[in-house]
Amino acid sequence: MSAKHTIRRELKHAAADDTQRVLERLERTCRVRGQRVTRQRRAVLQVLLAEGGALTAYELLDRLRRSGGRSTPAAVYRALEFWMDSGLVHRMDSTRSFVLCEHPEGPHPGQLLICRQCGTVIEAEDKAVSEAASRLGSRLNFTLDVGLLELTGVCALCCARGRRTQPAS
Amino acid sequence: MSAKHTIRRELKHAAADDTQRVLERLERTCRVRGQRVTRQRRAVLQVLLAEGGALTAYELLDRLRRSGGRSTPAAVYRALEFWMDSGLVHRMDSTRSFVLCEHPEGPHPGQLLICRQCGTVIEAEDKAVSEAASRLGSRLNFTLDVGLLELTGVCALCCARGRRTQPAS
DNA sequence: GCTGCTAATGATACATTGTATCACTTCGGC
DNA sequence: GCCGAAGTGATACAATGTATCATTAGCAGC
Ligand SMILES: [Zn+2]
Ligand SMILES: [Zn+2]
Ligand SMILES: [Zn+2]
Ligand SMILES: [Zn+2]
Repeated sequence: MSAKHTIRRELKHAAADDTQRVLERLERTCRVRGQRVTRQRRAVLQVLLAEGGALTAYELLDRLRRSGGRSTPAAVYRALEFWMDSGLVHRMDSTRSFVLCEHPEGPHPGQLLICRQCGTVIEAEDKAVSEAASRLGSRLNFTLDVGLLELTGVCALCCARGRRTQPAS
Repeated sequence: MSAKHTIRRELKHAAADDTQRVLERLERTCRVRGQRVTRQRRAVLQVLLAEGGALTAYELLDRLRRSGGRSTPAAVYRALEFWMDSGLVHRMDSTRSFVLCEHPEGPHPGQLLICRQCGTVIEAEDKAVSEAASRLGSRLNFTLDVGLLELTGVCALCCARGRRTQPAS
């Protein structure tokens, strides 16, 4: 509830909402938690909100610079680290890119389904998967971290597109 | 069976066996498949066999150079790509490192359990996990690739070590 | 054995991705 | 206003991965 829950609702409807207002509320919320939402951090989150999908650090940097900013790689990585620590952004190892969390309530198990054609990312929280993984861990005496599994594949849209041009593989 | 099955058995006992002989047999087996096992490729596989764990591309390059070779990054990556295509080596995105496959029978679903303390990697083929993932895929209309999931955590050994120095967290 | 084709290599340079350092600034609390 | 911690900017650098292209090695057919 409260702080984190508010953020979640903000993000969920960000695309359809006035981004500026959402960010202002985010800022207030984070300050309550004792965190500072600075210009750099706000800018980075803003770009990710506007993009609506995953971006690599340097794509993000490009966007920032094209909007008149004078960011540097270090600044971008610092802001991303901040939002990751806050649980609002995930990093995908397989694509070296960053994406807004769809369930930003701190560290959580889950899965990221990544389309290797169009880059779309869907975040899921499938109990069956995380429990199977955790059981595997205990079977092999491994204390697994709570983490996001990255599953790659082809999304429904791309799959349909592919089928039209190359039917019945 | 046959070719691939032979390779698997070779690898399984490589550490306890004479590495040179294993590699010679591997070479014969690959040639039957129409693949060339060249000096570079053999060297890379040899380093991974000797190491017995995961190595980054540049760690591998170091080992090769220290053994008198004059390898380059490109050569190492080419050899690694070859072995990955052959299914004998996996790349771990989360650590940017490469490790011998323990079940080298072509592409296979499975899981890599990676200890973030000591780097140990265990390869598992847990049906429950892969099936749960695949069910999640179909539920979300995602055609998932057959791939290895990377699970990070702390292995039994490191866990025990940690507990001695920092009991009852 | 030669010839000629293809795969692989070596060498070089470059591209991408991520960090370290340190002087300086900003912000919140007193 | 002053202080200390957190954040920034600038610069340089480290780590990871590719492109290119001339040369060489392996193999097939003669
Ligand atoms: Zn999330
Ligand atoms: Zn897609
Ligand atoms: Zn494997
Ligand atoms: Zn360990």
